[in-house]
Amino acid sequence: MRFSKQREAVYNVLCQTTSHPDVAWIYARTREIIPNISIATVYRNLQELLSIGKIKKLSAEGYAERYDANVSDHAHLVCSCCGKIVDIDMSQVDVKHSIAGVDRYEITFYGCCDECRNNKDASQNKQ
Amino acid sequence: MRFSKQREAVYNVLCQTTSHPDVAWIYARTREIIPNISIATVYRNLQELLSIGKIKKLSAEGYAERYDANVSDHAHLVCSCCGKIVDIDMSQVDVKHSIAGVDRYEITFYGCCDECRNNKDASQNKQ
DNA sequence: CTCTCTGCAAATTATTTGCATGATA
DNA sequence: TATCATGCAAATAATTTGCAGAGAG
Repeated sequence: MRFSKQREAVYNVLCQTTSHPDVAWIYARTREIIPNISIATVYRNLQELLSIGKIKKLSAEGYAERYDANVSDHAHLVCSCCGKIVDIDMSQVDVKHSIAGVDRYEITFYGCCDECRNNKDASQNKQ
Repeated sequence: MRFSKQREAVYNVLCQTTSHPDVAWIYARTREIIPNISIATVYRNLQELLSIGKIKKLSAEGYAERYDANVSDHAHLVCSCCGKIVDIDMSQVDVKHSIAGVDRYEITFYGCCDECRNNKDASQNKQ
């Protein structure tokens, strides 16, 4: 694989966020760096980066496919209040199983993120 | 919501399989029952059934959205050999976590299903 | 110089919607 | 008979592909 500034731009954009963005967002941000980059190039480079393991793709039930430059082992919390996807360190999670043939797993939590819970508490205290 | 044979057919098709099919498959099978059913009706009924909780939608990284009539709490194993998605009973899984605000989680295992592992063993024994 | 990568536009594929008609309660 | 659901076709969204030319090594 050859070096191309387009591929680097796509990768850097993804590295600079923890928001697990979708293709449209990545495309918009990358255009700020390379104004004439094409959406096809963004798709192609995301596939490339995925195939060499530099990024991950993630599917959260009911949301569009999103991408993540954090390839370390971690879980996600999908916030049902604000829709955000928050990284969860595996030190907070303990999974045991007795299933043969498994080499890895993905775990996604659904609930309310810290931020939203804090906002709720704040508004309750006012009353 | 009213009774319609189209909705019943979509639901029955999904109940009669554990293969977590995608919309195209569900549509094809439903046409065997109601030959002139439209794909739009299939989509609309899947949404309906989803919203009343009679079915689940599942996203496995890199695969199209699939549907499942098994709404009980269970996990999935995505087989990296044959692509099949196999149900895993939660009695085989133990998850502990210290994350606030969580009300449920989805866990997906990746690896090789029983069937594929058996086939591998069989072909090794031959040699 | 060679071969990969790009931009563009067109082609696919997936999903949703508008609307007149048909079916259910 | 009052709605709700359907089929059809067209609209929209998401993703992929073909191809001629540009860029990397």
